[in-house]
Amino acid sequence: MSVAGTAGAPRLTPRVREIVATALALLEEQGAEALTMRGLAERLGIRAPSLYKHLASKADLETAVIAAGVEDLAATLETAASQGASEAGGVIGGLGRLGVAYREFAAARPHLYRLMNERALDRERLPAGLEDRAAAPLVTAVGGDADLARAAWAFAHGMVMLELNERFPPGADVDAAWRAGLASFGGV
Amino acid sequence: MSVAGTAGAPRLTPRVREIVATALALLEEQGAEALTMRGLAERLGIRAPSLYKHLASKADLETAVIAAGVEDLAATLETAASQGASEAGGVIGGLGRLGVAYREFAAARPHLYRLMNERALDRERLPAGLEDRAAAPLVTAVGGDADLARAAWAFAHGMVMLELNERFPPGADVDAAWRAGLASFGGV
DNA sequence: GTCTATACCCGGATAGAC
DNA sequence: GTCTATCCGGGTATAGAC
Repeated sequence: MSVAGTAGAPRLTPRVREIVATALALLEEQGAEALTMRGLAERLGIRAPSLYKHLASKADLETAVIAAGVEDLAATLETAASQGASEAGGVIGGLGRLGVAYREFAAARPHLYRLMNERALDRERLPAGLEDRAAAPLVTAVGGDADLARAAWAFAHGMVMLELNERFPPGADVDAAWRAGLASFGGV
Repeated sequence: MSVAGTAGAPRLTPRVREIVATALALLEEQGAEALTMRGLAERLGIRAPSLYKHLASKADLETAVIAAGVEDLAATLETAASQGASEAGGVIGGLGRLGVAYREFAAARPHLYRLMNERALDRERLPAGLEDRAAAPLVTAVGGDADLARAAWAFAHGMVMLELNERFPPGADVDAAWRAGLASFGGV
């Protein structure tokens, strides 16, 4: 959706990859508050200050975790988009399938989804083209209209966050709201 | 949008009201990181521990600030909804006017909007019926369909957050995305 | 009932030795 | 690359002065 990455991700040594993978696991299992430099170090069998030999800051670590998450999300959406109309009772179109995949990703990895989306993106440290990759299936699904794609993305993101934050009142039919929104964007 | 508040807000003493108002000002002026118990106390001319004579915790303080914010938002949306078709070049419908008002609220008070929406709502400590008040104009604007209203809310919230978090790429036409989304929900 | 000083714990980060 | 020691800032419990 962006034109091009400005810089590209720094190369990661195997050790850094291991640290990032451990951080991702810690985040997904125990949430953002559990992702501390001390906790991460303990899980790696070292002391917190040692982490700073591999990463400049906690923000740096989070950026790397986010990049891994966006990779996963892009792959998930690409897979969902590539699954043709061969589904049982395939009444939903491409946009519907993408919506379901997006929602399932967030539901399965809520802490990661939050981290990925709650702050400004550090595009400098994201692999070049990754954002475009993640956005492409949606742009295709709405027929190439970038503005409409952004609106549909906002709808999905809003639904996910309102659901994660328990913003809908107890009796709300969240499935019906998803359906109503996807239908509004032409996803029937 | 909820059926009814479960408890209702606790009565606030004048001193607590003053503290909350100061916290709100601090938040809006300097952001969430600046909203510390020490910083708040300093602005009030007291020491941080003294705050705990008035409030049980920082979470308590935030809940009170959030309640004040939701009050303001509800009032803003009610005003927007009540402004009839008497506008210059009134091409946008009720939903469009609400969308604009919602977007402007968030743009004018981004730190407050974030605080209001980034975590789970503590409904127990929110004034009874306040959520319903804030939601009512939107439900009316979409013709009484609660599911569609939730979808439209999700769209607006998603747009606001993606915009605040600089999620759209540099060249994106955010106004056009708003228009496309509002049009999809029937707000033309 | 209001405020203070003191102190504890936690989390990010740095300095410098091995 | 890892350690120990250490600093800083922030939430908050405690005890007590007025």
